[in-house]
Amino acid sequence: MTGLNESITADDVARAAGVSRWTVNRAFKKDASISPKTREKVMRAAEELGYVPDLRAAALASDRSNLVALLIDDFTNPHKLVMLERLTRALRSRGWDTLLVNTLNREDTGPALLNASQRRVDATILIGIQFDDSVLAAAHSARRFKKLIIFARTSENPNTISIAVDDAAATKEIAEYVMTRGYRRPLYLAGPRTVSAHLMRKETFQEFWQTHFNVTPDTISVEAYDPALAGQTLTEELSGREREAYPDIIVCENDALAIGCIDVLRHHFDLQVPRDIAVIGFDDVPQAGSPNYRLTTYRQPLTEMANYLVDVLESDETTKLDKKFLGHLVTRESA
Amino acid sequence: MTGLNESITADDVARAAGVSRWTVNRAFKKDASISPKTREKVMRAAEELGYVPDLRAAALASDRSNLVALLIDDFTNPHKLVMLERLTRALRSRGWDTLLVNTLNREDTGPALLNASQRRVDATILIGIQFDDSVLAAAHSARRFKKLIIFARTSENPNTISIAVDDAAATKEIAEYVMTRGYRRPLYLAGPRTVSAHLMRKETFQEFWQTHFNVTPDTISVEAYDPALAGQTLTEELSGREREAYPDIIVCENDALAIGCIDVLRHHFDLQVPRDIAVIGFDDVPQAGSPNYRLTTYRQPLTEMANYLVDVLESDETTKLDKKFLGHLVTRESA
DNA sequence: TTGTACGCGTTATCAC
DNA sequence: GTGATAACGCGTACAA
Repeated sequence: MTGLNESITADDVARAAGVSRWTVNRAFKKDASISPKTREKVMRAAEELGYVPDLRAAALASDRSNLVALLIDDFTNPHKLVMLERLTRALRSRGWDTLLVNTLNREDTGPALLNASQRRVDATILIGIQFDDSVLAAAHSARRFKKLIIFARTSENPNTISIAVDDAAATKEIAEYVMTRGYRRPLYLAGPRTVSAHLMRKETFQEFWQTHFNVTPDTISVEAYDPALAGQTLTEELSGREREAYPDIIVCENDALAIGCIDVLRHHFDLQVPRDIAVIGFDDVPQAGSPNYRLTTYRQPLTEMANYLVDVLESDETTKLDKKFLGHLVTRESA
Repeated sequence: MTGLNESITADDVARAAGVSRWTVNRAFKKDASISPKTREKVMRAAEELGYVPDLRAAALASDRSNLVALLIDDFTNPHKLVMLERLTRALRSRGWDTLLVNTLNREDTGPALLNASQRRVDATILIGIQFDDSVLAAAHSARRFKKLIIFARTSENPNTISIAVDDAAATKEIAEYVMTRGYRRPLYLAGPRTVSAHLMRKETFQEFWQTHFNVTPDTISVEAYDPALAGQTLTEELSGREREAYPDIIVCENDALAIGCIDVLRHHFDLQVPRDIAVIGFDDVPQAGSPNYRLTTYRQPLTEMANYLVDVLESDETTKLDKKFLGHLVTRESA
């Protein structure tokens, strides 16, 4: 019923408009040298025939696809939806298309990267991937990528471009706040060890606390950035303590964990936030602002970061493009 | 530093392996007629050179891209993240790639469709798009799509393939439940009128109630599937009522709305759910199961639906492919 | 089983 | 400003 336009090509339009095929192509290029009159004529013919340039062929011929691959593995964190929105918006409004690749599981990262390279994308963006350095190394030894961008995570790998918030500065701001507000028995709740390690948030917080109070705060880690799991982990931790040994604040590596904490604090321990125990997060997910959580958290300048990412894509440089951004603390009632 | 593999092509591999280029291609095709020995030889050479077939060229030559466009406009609803995950998982595990297109705003739907068609995708999937029928009609009159699939929404448009839950059956099940549990003063909270109209959930519920109790339940609609907005709208509605005129249950078109309702019921009106007012949703988003909401809601068989979608892609049929699925009610404590 | 024209719809580049 | 030639890397059909 709807068969693809029976392949209307530039040739057809050329014939209809009485010009050459190359003129048709020029009409569709922004800065081409072509007389307004001819262009007008061509465009009218194209319109009538329903012709639109074929981007596959264009990519093949020019070796530039205006396409980037976006690799994601963790769909449980609602923050990912926000990142997807910001990224695709920035990309698309500046003429870039996005190939979304769901990295099905740990073993699939390699194949996923390969997949992207087979589509000959202009860049591959890793967002929250549980990337081994070994995977990255493999990807690079095959020299299969024009640009490999790690978004919202710093990376020490010299072959990648990392666009992220300044975690150290952010964590210090959070620690400063915790200290200033008079909290003295923080519990740091980190994410999965392998991922968390890249963030250095936990380490920064511990260092800060050590410096100022000469004690290392308690720290536990959750196996995934999942609210339910965070709640469970926290429950186990607190169940083993006397009431007096409870922390006065739980500093979470991100909002997903923080929200899970608040839920169990209220509904399992029957405690109030922040009266009994305060909670602080990271990301400022949409939920954080709801009347239910009113979470104090740190907001990354995602839009700015996404726009910078497009700058990177459009840049000819391929190195020294790493950039760290400063966000800001959003103070609400949870801490 | 990372220049794309200097364009290793099948020719290079052919030369290295001492065979013709076409033999190289065969080696990479699943069911090709080629001797195991030759294939082995070819693959080894390919491995060494770091060759992988170029999917752009393959698509151009075969007119089959194994690529689908996924158009989304509403990123505020957390359910979208779940849908994205299920869809990309089903697609990718069966060899399909996904082009994610963020329909930036109402006016951008047309350009977004065009964009997809320029990439010559094998199908375009609309998920929660505020599609005008006029837009669809336009898209089709240009006959630019092989397959146009509406996912998780029914559509009357004969040129599209709709894969959705059976809203009427689902809503009846919900209404049945509401009635059986003894609720008698339901308030129906619908989404934006234009989108909501496609769902027919509101209408179905009203009809059911009319049939059984001879009264039409109150109904209000929210301008977007946004929890905050839902809360605001509900607040306005209830503020204009006497306490005795409050509904005993709020039936929501989806979980995003339901969650917004629970939040204001608790934190603005200081009411308890379900004791004072019960709430029921639709979708079963991850949050719905949290200790905080314990939302009674309706779960669509998303995985099954996503798999069927891939069946559709792989089918030669192009019509009569619509399918409605049955989900089930997940009863928790909110109603 | 393996090899050969030819075509897919563009872009780059040069000639006019 | 406009037309023409040669890639781009692979698939299809058919021949060997």
